[in-house]
Amino acid sequence: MDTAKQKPIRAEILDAAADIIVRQGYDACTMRAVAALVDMKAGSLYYHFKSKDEIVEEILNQGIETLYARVGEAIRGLPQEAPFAQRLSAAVQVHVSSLVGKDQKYMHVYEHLPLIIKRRSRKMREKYAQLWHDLFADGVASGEADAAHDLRLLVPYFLGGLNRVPEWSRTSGASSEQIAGLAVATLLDGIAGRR
Amino acid sequence: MDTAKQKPIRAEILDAAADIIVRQGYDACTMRAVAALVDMKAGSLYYHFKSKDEIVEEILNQGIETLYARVGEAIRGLPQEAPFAQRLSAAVQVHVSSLVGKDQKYMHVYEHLPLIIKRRSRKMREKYAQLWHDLFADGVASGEADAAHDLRLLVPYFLGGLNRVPEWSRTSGASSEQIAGLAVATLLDGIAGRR
Amino acid sequence: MDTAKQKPIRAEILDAAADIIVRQGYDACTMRAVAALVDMKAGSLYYHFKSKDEIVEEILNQGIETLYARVGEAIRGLPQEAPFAQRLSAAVQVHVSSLVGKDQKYMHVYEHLPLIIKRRSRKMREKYAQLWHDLFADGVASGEADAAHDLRLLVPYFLGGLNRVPEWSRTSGASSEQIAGLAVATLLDGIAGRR
Amino acid sequence: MDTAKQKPIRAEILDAAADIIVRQGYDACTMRAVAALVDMKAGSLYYHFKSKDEIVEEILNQGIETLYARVGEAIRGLPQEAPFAQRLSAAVQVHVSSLVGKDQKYMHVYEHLPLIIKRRSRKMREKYAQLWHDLFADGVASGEADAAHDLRLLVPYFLGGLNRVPEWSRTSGASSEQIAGLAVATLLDGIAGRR
DNA sequence: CATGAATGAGTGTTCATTCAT
DNA sequence: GATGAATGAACACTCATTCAT
Repeated sequence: MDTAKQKPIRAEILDAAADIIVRQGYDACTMRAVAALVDMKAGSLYYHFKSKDEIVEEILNQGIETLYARVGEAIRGLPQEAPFAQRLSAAVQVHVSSLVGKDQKYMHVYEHLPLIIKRRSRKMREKYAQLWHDLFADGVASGEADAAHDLRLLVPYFLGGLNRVPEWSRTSGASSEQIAGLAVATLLDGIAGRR
Repeated sequence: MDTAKQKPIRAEILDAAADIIVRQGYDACTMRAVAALVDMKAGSLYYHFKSKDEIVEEILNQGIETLYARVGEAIRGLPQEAPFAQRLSAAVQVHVSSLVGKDQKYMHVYEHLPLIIKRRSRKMREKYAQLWHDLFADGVASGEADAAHDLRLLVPYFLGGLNRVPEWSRTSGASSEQIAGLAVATLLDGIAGRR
Repeated sequence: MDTAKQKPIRAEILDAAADIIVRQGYDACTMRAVAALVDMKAGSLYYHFKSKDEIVEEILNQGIETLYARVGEAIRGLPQEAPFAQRLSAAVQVHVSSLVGKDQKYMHVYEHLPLIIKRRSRKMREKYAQLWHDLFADGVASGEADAAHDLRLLVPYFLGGLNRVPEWSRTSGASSEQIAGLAVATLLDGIAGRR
Repeated sequence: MDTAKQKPIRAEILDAAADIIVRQGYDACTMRAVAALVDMKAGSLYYHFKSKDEIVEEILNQGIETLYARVGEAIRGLPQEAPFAQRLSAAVQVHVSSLVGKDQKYMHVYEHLPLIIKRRSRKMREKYAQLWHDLFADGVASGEADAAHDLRLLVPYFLGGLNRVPEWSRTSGASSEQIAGLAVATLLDGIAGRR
């Protein structure tokens, strides 16, 4: 629904870089490769960014920040008295669809980065984890979630599973709704057979 | 069953490389760095390996192969009629402790590698996933696991969560038993509050 | 005789460039740096100068030309029959104080330039050397200076020493009068002890 | 008189670099240019030196250290009671001929370096200046040199003039003996005409 | 007059790899 | 088996310069 087709150049560069990282890995994301994708020469990128690091960092932040904003909105968009299951479901739905959504490659970038670079976005990621932690804590407080589990373990464990999604969603051909449904159902009720 | 303490040189090289990758990242793992760790010069490594890639690939495979063997053994080591919950628990226990165990650095290597290299170990990893798939399928067949879930989604989702473990086990300070327990419990029974 | 405080832009640019060269060295003197100092963008400088070289060359020439003019004036300002020692003293005084004077940065530029660029100002520098040569030749002609020395050697040797002045005047803390005095005294009478 | 024509490669590289600096200036002394002169590719230089800086620094030190050693020897080689004029003459002679000597390009390098780099060899240069300072101080102590001059000014002034020598010795065509003679004579007795 | 944006040639440096010895 | 020495291709980055607007 955008009127202007042409994005600002900064955004185009970020897009190109994210694209390469997600499709070919961080090592393939050289300044020359990025430049080629936006029809430039490598040196020209430095007019728009101070360094390669600045590019990666911005992609990284833009990714989680968007995710943080979206999931937060999804939760707050529900009525005050919405049950835990519904809140969880909404959050998972948004998280997964953001990860799988086509043009949301910014969110996939993280998993392809060398550890040394990942560490840089730790703060923002911790903020995001806190969002989920609070969601679960509310569930426990209201008795809708089992208090038996240590949330400090449960939350990263659950998110960890969710984040692996893009890696295999492509090959399995599942929709984001299916994936979100599976995650919520197994998390809430487990998979033990009911006789 | 080796008599001497000294490992064959090939193994020493693999060890050194794995060490560097896990501790300093893939980018720091140059042939010179590896050579230095085994008291050689870079060029000499080529007498033992055809290329750097061969080294990394071997580390990679050795990691999952060991994991595959161990988990397989753990399952087969149980009595034929052992209940699903017990088989699952045993498998998870071994998987997690292998990932967290200190000297099992070979298994940590994967998370540090660039995309292009990761892709190379796909075949072996699929074989490993199949092991788990079969475990779950048995559970479904015996009615001990809920047939409602598509195993093609469930298995990678579950393993995905498990594999994220080393990333946060260090900061949370949880033991591998705690982690395995949490994973099995939530998977089987969910976290929904029982009123 | 300018009415306003604001120098013409060309002069401002030269000033900025000279400033950077003297304070941070020639390598730091990029078009961007110069532009920043005069509140412009690099490209805009090309409206005022054809190239970076033109800027540097102009600074260079302006430096020696000023020196040439000043020393020439100082000599011609003396009465026709002024003794050689006095003429020499006046010339040295002006030369040294120009080099050491705080706002005379244009004269310091030379010592920071790369060989290739230095070579370009040779002509102007030879003209300046000629000024000194003539001064000495007059001294010889009148018998006030020893005819034994080849002026083709003596003049550059003497000027060479004088030009090194700024390099150590800062650390020695000597005034330009002291320095000029020393130079004239040793040149005229030598340092051999008189018993 | 050397038996082996082939110098060690390190020395060859230093030679090449010094050559370029002296003939074309520091800016022209790129790793690629140096490499070309020793029939190598730029990257290969890094097998022998850690960085470009290391090369320059070594040239710099080698230059003054040799000079320091030679001049020191020349002075100490004279009989204990040699008069000041003779000692001075010997020192100047060695200094000048070292600067002008064909294969002594290492000593010319200094004058072509950007100030920032020059500063690095300050310590060694101060040591060298001290050598001269002592020589003059001895002369003053014995009454052979005029005590009226501040040696802290005189020594750098004199050396400064001497160092400018190579710049014009080529064009003037004077021999190093002539130059040294001129320097010693004017320094000792001045140029004032004797009536 | 000035700028935003780009270019092309070049910089120092790194690294997997090769190979004669 | 191992090394010293070299290579070639790449990398991130810089800078003088150009030019349409």
